[in-house]
Amino acid sequence: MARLVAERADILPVLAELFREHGYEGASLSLISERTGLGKGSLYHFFPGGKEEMAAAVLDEIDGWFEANIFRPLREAADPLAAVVATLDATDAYFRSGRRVCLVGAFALSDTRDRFAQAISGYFAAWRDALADALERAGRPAATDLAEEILTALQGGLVLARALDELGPFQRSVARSKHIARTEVSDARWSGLPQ
Amino acid sequence: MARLVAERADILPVLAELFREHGYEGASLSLISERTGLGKGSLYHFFPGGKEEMAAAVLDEIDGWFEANIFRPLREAADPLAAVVATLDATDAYFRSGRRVCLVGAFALSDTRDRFAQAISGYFAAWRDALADALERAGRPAATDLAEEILTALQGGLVLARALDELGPFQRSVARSKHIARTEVSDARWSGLPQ
DNA sequence: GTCTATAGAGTGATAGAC
DNA sequence: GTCTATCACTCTATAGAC
Repeated sequence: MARLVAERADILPVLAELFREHGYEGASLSLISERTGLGKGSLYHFFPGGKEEMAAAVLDEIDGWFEANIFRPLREAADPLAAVVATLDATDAYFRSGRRVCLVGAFALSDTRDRFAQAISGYFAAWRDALADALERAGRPAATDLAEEILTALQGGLVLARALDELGPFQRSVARSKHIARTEVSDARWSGLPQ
Repeated sequence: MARLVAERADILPVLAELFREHGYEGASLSLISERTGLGKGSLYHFFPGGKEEMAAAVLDEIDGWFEANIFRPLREAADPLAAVVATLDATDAYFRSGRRVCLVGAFALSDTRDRFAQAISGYFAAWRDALADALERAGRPAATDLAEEILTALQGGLVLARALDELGPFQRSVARSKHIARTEVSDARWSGLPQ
């Protein structure tokens, strides 16, 4: 046999789902071996750095997906407001309306944060900045605060959806985010917030 | 030796901090033994159910603290709006302005969620309902949605604060929550949100 | 002696590295 | 698949308060 396909890129989605379901520590090599159908030897061939390199590769792939499907559209869209709404729909689909957790957010709350600190902060900073760029071009004041509020709502929605085992909190966060993006803020909503 | 004080209640805060810092899987018994200064014999004397019972006891203590310092004040305050603001300040202090993660939220995102599902969902449901009760008595429409938005903002703020390694996102979530609670909503902010 | 709090060697299972 | 380290956990032994 041998040479039965298998590229690094083929197993990354499986690894991502494993880390999402079981966390970094909970995704054991034997589980990974079983679910990828690859022996430990093959895994160490693809990822000489072991589990840490697997997780780093997964974070990198996630960042690549968001860059292509969320961040760049936000930065480059001719109609920035439409792009915000469209990428919120894409985000909703990506997280399966709250059934799927955000691996980067979960890593941020665990003790694996320090290990992947740069990838984690880079992901959220890029998302926030791309959102702020689109909102700014749409003429929204305090665009960075708005972007942060949207990210906060999405991540908090994922936490509550998992915690309460109902999709509502995340779905309402997505809807609220669209509303925030579309609304011309006239009251003192943003005054007095600490910087 | 022996008989050197030590009660279950004395080591719960240490256990809580360990689970917060290292997660459920990352907090090994040897680490727990080292940080509590207790041998395995003592630990299993206090917690015959082992690590799972330790985590359950920690979740229970957290729930007790929030019941006494957050949920009950929200339900029983004569001035419900002042109670919302006061408990938001207490929440800010509890999470040390974003330096400390929410153990319940972190558990909700990890694969330990299923093990402690009831404690996790109970905690968030109680918080949401107590907040909604206060907001309702303060005359706010859609009080449950408002309560959910506040919880979402707080949890999302903790995620972003940890991810970006800056306190701003959580602090702004607290400030935004106060503003949400205080504002008489006149626009169609809540219309069209999925239930 | 009984009970409670303690310590820690020793158990099998399983982890990640290679 | 083999390796060693470490995991959660068990068990025996102890000291002191009653």
